[in-house]
Amino acid sequence: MNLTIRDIARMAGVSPATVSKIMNNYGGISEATRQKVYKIIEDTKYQPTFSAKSLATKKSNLIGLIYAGKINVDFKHPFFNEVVNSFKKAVGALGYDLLLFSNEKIYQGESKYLERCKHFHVDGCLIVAGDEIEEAVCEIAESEIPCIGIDLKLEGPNSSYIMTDNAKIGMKVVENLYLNKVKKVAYIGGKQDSLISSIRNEGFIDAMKQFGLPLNEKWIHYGDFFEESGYLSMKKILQGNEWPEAVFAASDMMALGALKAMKEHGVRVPEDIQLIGCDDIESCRYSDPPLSTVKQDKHKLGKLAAYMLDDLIRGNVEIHPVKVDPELVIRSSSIER
Amino acid sequence: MNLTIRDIARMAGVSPATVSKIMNNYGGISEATRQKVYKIIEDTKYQPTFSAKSLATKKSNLIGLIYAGKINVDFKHPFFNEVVNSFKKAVGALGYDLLLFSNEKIYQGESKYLERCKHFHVDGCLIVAGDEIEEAVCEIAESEIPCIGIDLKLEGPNSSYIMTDNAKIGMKVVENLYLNKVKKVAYIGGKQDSLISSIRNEGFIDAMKQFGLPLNEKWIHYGDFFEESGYLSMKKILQGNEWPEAVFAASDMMALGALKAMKEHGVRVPEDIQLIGCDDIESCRYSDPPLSTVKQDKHKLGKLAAYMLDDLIRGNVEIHPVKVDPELVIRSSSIER
DNA sequence: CTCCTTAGCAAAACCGCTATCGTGTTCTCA
DNA sequence: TGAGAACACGATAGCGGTTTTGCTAAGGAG
Repeated sequence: MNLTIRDIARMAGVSPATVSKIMNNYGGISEATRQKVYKIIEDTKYQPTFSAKSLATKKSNLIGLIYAGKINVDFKHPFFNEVVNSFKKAVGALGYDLLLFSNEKIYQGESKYLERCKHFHVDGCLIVAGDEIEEAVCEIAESEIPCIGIDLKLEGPNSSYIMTDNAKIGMKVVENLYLNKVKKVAYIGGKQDSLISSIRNEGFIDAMKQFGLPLNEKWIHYGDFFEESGYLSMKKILQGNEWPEAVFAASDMMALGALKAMKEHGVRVPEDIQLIGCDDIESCRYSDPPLSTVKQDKHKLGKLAAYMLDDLIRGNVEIHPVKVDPELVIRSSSIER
Repeated sequence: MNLTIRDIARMAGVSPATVSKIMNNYGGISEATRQKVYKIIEDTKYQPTFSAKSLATKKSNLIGLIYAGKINVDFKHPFFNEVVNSFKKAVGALGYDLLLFSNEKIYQGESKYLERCKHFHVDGCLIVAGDEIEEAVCEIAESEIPCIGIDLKLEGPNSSYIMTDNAKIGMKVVENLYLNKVKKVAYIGGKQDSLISSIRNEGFIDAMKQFGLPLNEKWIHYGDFFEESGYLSMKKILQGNEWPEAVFAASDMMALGALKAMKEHGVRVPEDIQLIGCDDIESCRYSDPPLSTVKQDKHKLGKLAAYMLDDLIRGNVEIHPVKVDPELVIRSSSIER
């Protein structure tokens, strides 16, 4: 069996309370006994038992990780993965481990996130969401448990959120195209009912208006962020009697689908039509030609989320929602004059 | 504050012990009181506190997830991600949650995995590894804690492992090429010092020998599984005075790199040279042409790992290492006559 | 009708750690 | 020199479960 605090205390000839105080840097301990006990702790590599400590303190140094929404947002998602990865690193450096809630049982109505957070005494939660969020997620945001949401508006007494400034994305793209003298631009957006994509849609429309560029209805289509929908939208655009000079898709997946359609039609990219995607997922670099895109700074998003959550947990700061600037990445599917 | 088992007991007019027995299906309880208590549990949505239960039972229903190896094997890895995702689902259905150990050095010293496993009372561990494994990983495999390794030979009293039958991969490819009358095949393998890639390398060599195909030294190169190395290897191959009819790369990333080199040389794929990769990562489908590859059944790997680990935890089965068959997926970068 | 078995439950110790509070020792200073 | 303050540390009562032990009453056998 493992050593307990009592064993350490006995070895050092002090009380368990003293050992506890030393391990938690409480003070009120003489330097001499401190040294003595510390040596034993190091020699024996003693580590306090998590569950006992957690039971006594009601803290856990654990952060719950929730992939919410009914869509398949999990380990396979190229964008959220990178964000969570960066979050994991940052939060690890702060001394937390991550608890991954399996969302299997939840759909069978068995266990709510909030209950399980309390059950585990998690110190805080990171909530990653694709589309609509379930009731169970609201429940936890409204509780006292500190939460940070990524790509969803999470509001509550101890909650906040962070996302890319999606409204700026359209402007970045349109501005770049405008500077390169292209004015006829088509748009493939995401579902209107999703928060992120509706913000992107508006951003694009606004930017076009701001530069006084024409909004041709035949060139505006809405998909579902996945490849197939981009492919189908592009088909329709190409069937029209006039082609745009450039296409901007609100997700890289859709852009990749559009690219496929263009190739089937013998369209040369970027000579005949330029193409710009959004998100900067891995596959952008392997397409032919490599896809220009608007990059979301996933690393920064994750790290910021970590620090914000830590502040929330420590309770020493009032946290406001944060928006991170997107960045245009020009590869070969668009032209930089 | 949350309800405790004592609160439930008081409400039901029984002792805490009785409530505990009912919650854990112990028997020795009359149907009448059972019903009575159960109703209260349901009404109040009572959930026992994890840390208290864990402290008393020394169990946790938690599975530790360790991304080992010094290379960047984490959320960003396209192959392991899918495996872990499938694992997560299967294990969630079995009632476990996942504890993600951050591999940062969080506690003052370098914290060992084993210590932390004990600290959290994890029931078992899934260890995912890229290349070399650290000492700390061996330590935990040699302990009593049940462990399943993926893509690494994990041996110990309560440990086992699972991986694709990498030795068969070469045979699948060479056989297919042979049936399509291509005999001159080049190979881009992985590092010799990595377990997985050395198995793949041998498998390829053996298969070539078995079909009596020539092994041209100029057509055999070794990279590091990443894109750049595939690109460079292919360059060398194309600089030779004779070209192969097909190239087989031991990872999709390298195949994608090779594809880039071929395009730069104006090589038509698959008309001039066929190309086959390995792993079936997402990007295969978006390359031009889409990449033929040898698919690892990531879903099966993850699910099997979950069931094996569960068996190991329950202690009712002796678990032997498992190898999962790879499967050839023909897309457009190779020809099926 | 008595004795013994057994089912059904309560009491209490315990898991390992923290936190409050009290006691004994030393230090300070009038 | 003695009183009070400051300091170091120990004793102990939880935290919220589980589990062993043992008591009580009902049921069955003789």
